[in-house]
Amino acid sequence: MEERENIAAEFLRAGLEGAGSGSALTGSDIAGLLEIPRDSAMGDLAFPCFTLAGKLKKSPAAIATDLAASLAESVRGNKQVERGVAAGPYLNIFFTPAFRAGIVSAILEGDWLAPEPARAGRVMIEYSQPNTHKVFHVGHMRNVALGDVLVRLYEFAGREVVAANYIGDVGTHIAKCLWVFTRHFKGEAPAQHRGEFLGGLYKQADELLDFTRLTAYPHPGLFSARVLEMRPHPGNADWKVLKLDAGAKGQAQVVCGGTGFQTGAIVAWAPPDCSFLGRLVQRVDKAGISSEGLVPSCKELGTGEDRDKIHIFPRETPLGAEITEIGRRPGCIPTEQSVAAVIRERGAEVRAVLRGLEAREPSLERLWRETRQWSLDEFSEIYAWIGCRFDHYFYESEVDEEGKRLALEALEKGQLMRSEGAIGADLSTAGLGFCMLLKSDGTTLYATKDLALARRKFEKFNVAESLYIVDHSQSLHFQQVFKTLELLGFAQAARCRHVAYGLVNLPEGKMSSRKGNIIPFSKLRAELGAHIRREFLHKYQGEWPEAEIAEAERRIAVAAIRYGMLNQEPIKNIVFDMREWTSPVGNTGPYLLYAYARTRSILREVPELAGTAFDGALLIHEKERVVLNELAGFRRAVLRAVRDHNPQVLCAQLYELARAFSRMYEECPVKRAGEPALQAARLKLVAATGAVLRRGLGLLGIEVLERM
RNA sequence: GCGCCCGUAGCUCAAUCGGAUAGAGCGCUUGGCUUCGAACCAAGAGGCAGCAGGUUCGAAUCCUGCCGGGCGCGCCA
Repeated sequence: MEERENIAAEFLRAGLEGAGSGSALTGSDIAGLLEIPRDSAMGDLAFPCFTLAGKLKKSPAAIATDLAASLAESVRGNKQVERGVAAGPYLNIFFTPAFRAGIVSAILEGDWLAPEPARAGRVMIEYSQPNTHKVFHVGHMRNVALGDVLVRLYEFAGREVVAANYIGDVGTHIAKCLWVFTRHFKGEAPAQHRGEFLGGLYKQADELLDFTRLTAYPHPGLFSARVLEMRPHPGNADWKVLKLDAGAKGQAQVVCGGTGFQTGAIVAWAPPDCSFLGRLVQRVDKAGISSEGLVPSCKELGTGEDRDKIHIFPRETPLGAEITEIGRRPGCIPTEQSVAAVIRERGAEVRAVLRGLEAREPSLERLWRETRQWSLDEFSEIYAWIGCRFDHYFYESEVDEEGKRLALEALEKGQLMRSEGAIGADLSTAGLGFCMLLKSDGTTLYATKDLALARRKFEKFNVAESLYIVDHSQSLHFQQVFKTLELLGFAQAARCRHVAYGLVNLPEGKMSSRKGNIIPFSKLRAELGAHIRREFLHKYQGEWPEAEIAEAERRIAVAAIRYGMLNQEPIKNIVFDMREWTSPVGNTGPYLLYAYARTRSILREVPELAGTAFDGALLIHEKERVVLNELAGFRRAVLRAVRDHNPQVLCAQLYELARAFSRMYEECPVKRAGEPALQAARLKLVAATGAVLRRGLGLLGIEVLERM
C-alpha cells in the first residue's frame, strides 16, 4: 500500500503532461514531494507546487489551478483517484473510497504489517549496561525502553539484530560495596532483592567515602601557606614563581599558573611526595625553574568550578595547618581522630579490597562471584518483567585484559602515544583531545574496554553496524572511542553510532542518591502495581481470574513506563510522573491499551456476517476516512522511527490512530449500522484498526489486553 | 575558558528531513450516556516560537551572535 503515493504521483505526472509540463518532474520526484495535508478534510495527499514554480515560471497557485483543470479529465472513470483540488499553492488529491479502503484488506489479509524484506548487514544494539552491585532504578528503564524498541524496529526494517547487554561487573564501585559489606555491615544479607541490597551498601560506601561530609577540604597532606613573594616566570608569561611560607612546614618555591590571588594571600600547598587527586605530587622542573609541589585551583580543591582561580583561605588561617582540619565539620567523627587519618584509613581499606579483587584473592573472588550473581538475578527479573530481549551478554570483566593488550599492541605500532606516564590516543587534530587508555599504573579505563569490546563485535559477531544506547553525558567518550577505533584501523568505526538520550527526572526535580529520592525497580513495580490495581482493576476483583488481573496489572504498568519513556524525543530530558503516565486519559500507554480493548469489545459484540463481502466503497464517512488515512500512515511512521532512531514518531502515529478511532466510534456505529454491508465494512475497519494498534504497540514492546 | 545538547500555550510536549491558519495532552470553562465500553467525544479560552540579525518565494526548522538551562572537558565509569 505504499502504492498510494505512487499512484497519486503517476496520476499527477500524467496531469502535468496534460497541462503541457510533462517533463518537469518524474513520477518518483513527485512521490517524494507528496505530503499529508494538515487538515484531513483538505484531501488524502497533497502536492506542493513550489518547486515547479521556478521551472515553469508560474506561480505555485497558478500551477495548482492548471493542474486541477488538467486532472479533471483524467479523473473520469479512474478507479483510484476521485479528484484533484487546487487549494492555494497545493494540489490536493482525494482517492476513491474503494481504493482508500483497500488498506483494510491489505492489513487483514495481506502482509502489510509484515517486516520489510531482509537486508544484509547484521546490526548490534548494545543497551542497558547496568552495573552490578548498584541499584537498578527508573532512570535505567529509559535505556531499556529505548534499546529494546530499537531492536524491534530494526528487525521490522529487515535487519538481523544482535541485542547485547554489557554488564559493569568490575571496578572501584564493587570494591567500595564489598568494603562496606565486609568491614562495616553487621547482619545477614536479605533473601529478597539482594541486588538492591548491594546497591544500598554501595550508597553507604559512597557516603562514608564522601569526605566533604567530614571537611570542606577533603585532601590530606596539603597545608596552608602564605604567599610571600610573587615573581613572573622567565620562561612562561602565564606562570608565576611563588615563595610560600607554610609555618612549621617550612618554606617552598612553587611555580603556579593560577590567577586571582596576590602576595600575602593564604593558599593551599601540596608539598612534593604527597598524594593529591590520586597522583603523586612531584618536585618538577618547570622550564628550568624547580617547583616544590603545587598550589591547587578552586576546581582541584572542589571549592568552585574555576580551573584557573586559586582558592584563598581567610586571613586568620594559621600557617602550616593541614587543610582537612581547617575545613573540619564538627560532630562527624570523634574529635580525637584527625580527619586526614580517617580519610587515609578508609581510602587504604578500599584500595586493599580493590587490589584483592584484581589479584583474584580466593575469598574475595568468591564473594565477588556470589554477590555479582545476586545483581544478575535481579536484572533478569527486571528484564522479564518489562519483556525485553538480549541475545548476548558481555561483561567488563572479560574485556579488561583484552583491552590492555589491544592498547599495548597499538602503542607498539605507533598508533598511540605516552603522556605524563599514561598511554592514550592523541585525538587533538580531530578536536577530541587525548583519549587515555592506560593509566600510569598500567590499568585500563572505560574507553580501553570499549575498544576491545568493539573489536569483538566486529570480528566475532561480524556486525556491519553497531549501536550504543547510552545517555547523552557520554557523547564525548563515544566520539573518542569511535575516532580511536578508526585510528587503530577499524573501518567499521564509520558504522558505529552512539544513540544518546536525556535524563529521567522526577516532578520534584533531579534524582540523586544524596537527596535519597531514587526510585529502585522493586519500589517502582510495587507502587505502579498498587496504583494500577486501584485505578483500573479494582472493579474486576472477584470477576476476573486473579492470574488475568495480575497479568493486566503488569501489562498496564509496562505500557505506562515504556510509552512514557518513548513518547518524547530521546535527546530531551523527561519527567517521570507516575500519575500522569498511568492516566487512562490523554496521550499515555494505558489510553492506547484502552483504545485497543474497545476494538476487541466491538468485535466480540458484533458477530461477523457470514457471506457478506467487504465493500470498502461504503466507508465514506469523514471520520472513517481519517481512520483509513491514519492506518495508511503506519508503515511510513515506523520506518521513519527507525531511520531517526526516534520511537516517538511511532507513538504519535498510534496515538493519532487511537484518537481517530475514538472519534469514529462516536458517529459510526457498527452494531447499529443499519445495512448489513455497511456493518460488515465497519467491522473490518475496526478489526484493521485493532491489528495496527496491536502491531504498533508490539513494536514499542507493549502487549495489548483483550479487555481492561 | 572550550565543546556538545536543549529553549514552542500556565505545565508536559508535537509539527511529515524549509511549506497551507504553529498543533496535541494535562489543567481550566461548557455541552453530550434508556446506545458497540462516558477509562470516551464535542466546543471554548490560552502563543512576541528565549533575544537580535542573516539566507529564502517561504523559517519553529538552516547560518551567525548573544541570553538562559543541562551535560561534558587525561589517570571515575
